[in-house]
Amino acid sequence: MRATLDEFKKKALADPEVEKEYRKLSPAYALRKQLIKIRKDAGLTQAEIAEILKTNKSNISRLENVHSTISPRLSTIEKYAKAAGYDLKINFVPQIYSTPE
Amino acid sequence: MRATLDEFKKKALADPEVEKEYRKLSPAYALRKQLIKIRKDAGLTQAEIAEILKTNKSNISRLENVHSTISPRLSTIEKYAKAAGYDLKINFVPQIYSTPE
DNA sequence: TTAAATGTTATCGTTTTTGATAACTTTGTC
DNA sequence: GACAAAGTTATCAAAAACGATAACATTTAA
Repeated sequence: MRATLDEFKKKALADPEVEKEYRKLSPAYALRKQLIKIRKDAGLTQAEIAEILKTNKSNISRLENVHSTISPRLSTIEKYAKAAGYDLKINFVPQIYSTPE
Repeated sequence: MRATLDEFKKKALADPEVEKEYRKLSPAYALRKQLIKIRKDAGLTQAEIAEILKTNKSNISRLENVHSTISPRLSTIEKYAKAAGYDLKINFVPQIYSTPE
């Protein structure tokens, strides 16, 4: 059962469309979407926020990009948020029950 | 004015007591306090949560410790939270106006 | 007050993020 | 379509986090 389900999942994710939808569910994806949102709300381009942060636009792209595999430092997110005029608020909420995967 | 104020701040922070109080205001400090709280609420010791995360208690101490200068990865915080039975929620709130420093 | 449990600190090797640069792709406007 | 602006990708070196181990300090309970 387990083996078969894992197998199914693996095959399903091989489909780019399925993979794309699946990725949207991850917390990392949600964060990147938020990053992009606050930057745009601040009326900034990647190049502009990069300049405020004294770094390069390519690094901003890497930070925001969905396909990025990095898990940024908290300080990186914090600085980025500040540059866009936001503060970071972190909360811990008790886990929701769910059927295992 | 600026120079004098900076000077005053520097001297004040030289006092361990003042420095201690000042540190409490930082976001990093707040995070560490939250980490400790959710671990204790879960009834875990540093050694126990370390085992769940397949790492060592010394690393957990470094993560939680007030004097720690590290800015952890988001994934590190996420894993730690999960081990304690919590999910991470990140929010961006518009900055509050305040008198400069 | 002693012993055990819990937490801290220091160090070092490994892994990962970050900065910088350059070339490339996509999007929007004329 | 042509051009510029905006965003992406690849690569490399530097900086920082992380894992592991060991010794030390603090707290708790008997």
